[in-house]
Parts: sequence; C-alpha cells; structure tokens
Amino acid sequence: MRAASKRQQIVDAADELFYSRGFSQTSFADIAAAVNISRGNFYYHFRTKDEILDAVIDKRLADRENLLGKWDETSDDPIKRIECFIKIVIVNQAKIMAYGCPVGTLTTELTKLDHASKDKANEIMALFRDWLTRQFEELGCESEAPRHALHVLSWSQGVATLAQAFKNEEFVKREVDQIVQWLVDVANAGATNH
Amino acid sequence: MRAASKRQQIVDAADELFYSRGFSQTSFADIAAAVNISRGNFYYHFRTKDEILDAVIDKRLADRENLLGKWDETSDDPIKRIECFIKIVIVNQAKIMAYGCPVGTLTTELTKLDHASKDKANEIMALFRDWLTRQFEELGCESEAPRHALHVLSWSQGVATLAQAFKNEEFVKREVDQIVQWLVDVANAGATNH
DNA sequence: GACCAATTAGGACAATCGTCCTATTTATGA
DNA sequence: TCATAAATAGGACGATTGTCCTAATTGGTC
Repeated sequence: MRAASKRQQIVDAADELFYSRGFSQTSFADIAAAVNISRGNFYYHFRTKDEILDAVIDKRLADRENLLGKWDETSDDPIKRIECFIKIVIVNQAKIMAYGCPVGTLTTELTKLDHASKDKANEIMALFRDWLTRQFEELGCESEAPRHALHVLSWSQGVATLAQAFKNEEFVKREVDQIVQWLVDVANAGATNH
Repeated sequence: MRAASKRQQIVDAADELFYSRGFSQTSFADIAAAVNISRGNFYYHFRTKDEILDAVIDKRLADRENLLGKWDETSDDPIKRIECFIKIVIVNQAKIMAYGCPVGTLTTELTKLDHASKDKANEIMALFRDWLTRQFEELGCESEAPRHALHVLSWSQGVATLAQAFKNEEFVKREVDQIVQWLVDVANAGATNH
C-alpha cells in the first residue's frame, strides 16, 4: 500500500519534471530529490529511466481519458464539449506559457530522440484526435469530422507554442474566440446539410 | 580563410544536429565527428557549447533574413509573399515531419532549459512575426496586421507539430489550402474597408 | 633554411549520467 | 517474539559530458 503510494509519488514527480525540464534533462537524482528518497533506493521502484517514462505516459493517458470522460458528461451539446477542449489553453495558461503543451512537447522530444516510447507518447495526441472526431460526428459533420478534429488539435498546438514564445495573454484569448466562432459556423453548416 | 571555412563547417553541422537531435542531446563529440576534427581541436574554434549555440542562432537569423528578403523580391503582391511563408510547411515537409519546426522546437527546448540564449532564439520567431506584420500592413489591414501575423505564425507551428506527430501529408495540404483561403478573405475584407 | 603564427591531436580533469550491488533498516504476520 | 519480506541508504561501476592544457604539426614569410 505504501509502496504503491511511493511509486505513485515518483510517477507524479517525474510527470511534472518531464514536463517542466524535458525528459532527457531530468535525471534520476532530480526525481529522487523531489520525492525525498536516495538515488540507491530509486532502483527498487524503477530499474531504468525508460520504465519511468512508460509509467508517466500511462499516467498521462489515464488522466486525459478521465478528463475527456468528464467533458462527455458536462453537456449533451458537442459544441460545449469541444469548447472544453479549446479552453484548456486558457485554464492551463500559466503552465503552457512556461513549458508549452505537455503532449506536444513530449511528442516532439521523443521523436527527436528516436525513443522507443515515441509511438506510445503519440497515443496521447491520438486520444484527443479521436475524441474530437467523435464530437464532430455528433455535430453532424460525419465525413468532415476527422479533418475538423485535426484542425482543432493543430490549432491548439500552434497557440501553445506561440503562447510559450511570446507570453501574450490577449493573443490566446483572441485565438480562442476565433476558433469558437469557427466551431459555431461549422456546426451551423453541418445542421443545414441535414 | 580556411579557419573561417572550418568554423563555418562547424556551425553548419551544429545547426543540423541541433535541429535533428536537439541542442542538449548534441555533444561536442557529435559535432566534431560530423566535421572530422578531434574533440581537442574543437576548443580552438569554440570554447563553450553556448558559444556554438549563439553562432547557430546567429546563422539561423541571417538565413531567415535572407529568405524573407528573397520573398520580398518575388512579388509586389503581399498575398503572394505571405503564401511563400505558408508553403514552407510543404517545401520542407520531409524534415518537418521528422524533426518539427526548427524555430519552434528550439524555442521550446531552450525555454524549458531556461537557457541564457532563449531570448535570442525567440528573436527568430519575432523576425517572422514582424515580417508577416509588414505584409499584412501592405495588404491594407493596418490595425489588424499584428493579429493576423500571430495567427499565421501560430497556424504554421500547429501544422508543423501535428505533421511531426501524425506524418499525414493530406492534412498538411488541406491546412495550407484552408489558410490560403482565409488569407484571400482577409485581403478582400481589408480592400472593401478602404 | 629559419621563424612565427595558425591549426591540430591527444589526453587529463572533475562532474554527472544511468545502472547495479549490497548491506541495513523498517514493517508485517504467524 | 521471531522470521520473513518490503523498503531504504550508500556507494561502486563504466561511460560520457563540457572544459581545458600542452605538445606537435602545418603553412606562410623573411
């Protein structure tokens, strides 16, 4: 029980550190210090750095699935649900301006490293893509749903990258308003087609 | 003469390696091997890794200024020039799918490292932003020009990130067509206002 | 041919990295 | 209470890192 708790503490700390410093710039010593255990003891919980990475990705996947599940329950209107996604860039604005998007930056880093878990990290991105696709399907734009999903996902990655670069709050708000307007237009166009 | 040439070789090799592997995952040994000099000799040309990074950023800044200058000369129509920028994601598609955007990924990495040269790297992003702003001003949308510039820049970063994640050529083409259409609409709206 | 500066190679250095081994301490349950 | 397992600390290991020093080589100039 306490073992699981300690393991969870390690994964949580690694999650934060991988996000704020990057995976390869986070050492065993960094994580051990964050959870107050010795470097030697670390080996008891995780044998390799890649093991921790996999655990972190699993946690992120679970967290996001949880989040998407909650959004599914917030409203019957898929527009409202997609707006939940859009507004992450505002809800998490402070962290995004400091460290970028946790999903996008990890994907980019692992791909450059050609890391064995890069595909697994991409699954988080795919999770959002597929969820968005379902929302657009419910909106009535069946054949266009996958394209709209990629469009919104791409939009969010761009906003996150520029938010980190320029730290411009107004830019973020403006882009959110713009994409929400686009979303409403898409919904109306889909409705008139039926 | 040969010294300058060797120095240039080093900067070029570092530029490529920083792009494909990332800054902190590129070692002195990697760069030295790429230009066929010994690690010891390296110190004669660059005393610290940060010195190489600064030289690489300077080179990238110069390269981009050069590129933007050429685009300025391609056409009198700012729409055509902005389209040049938009189509980088197609021209450089192969590399972008492999390593992402060189400007965006470096900015992200240095910010996470809290590196002393992060602001300098951001200047490359600002260079594009300011150039785009001038193009939109020429288009006639004066007060909206800075916003449009950020919008296009943000769009390009999003497309690059998703291109790297999903490696979907059709997605890139579709997004390019979409933003070009948006650009034409903006131009028409600006024209009717005058 | 001799001299001087530019350029190069080799290796030392202290620090840090991921990994691993081995005691020791702590907690659990019969 | 005692045996057993879980958990922890400390340190060793080989490799690699950025940095730096020194000696050797090269090339051009008088």
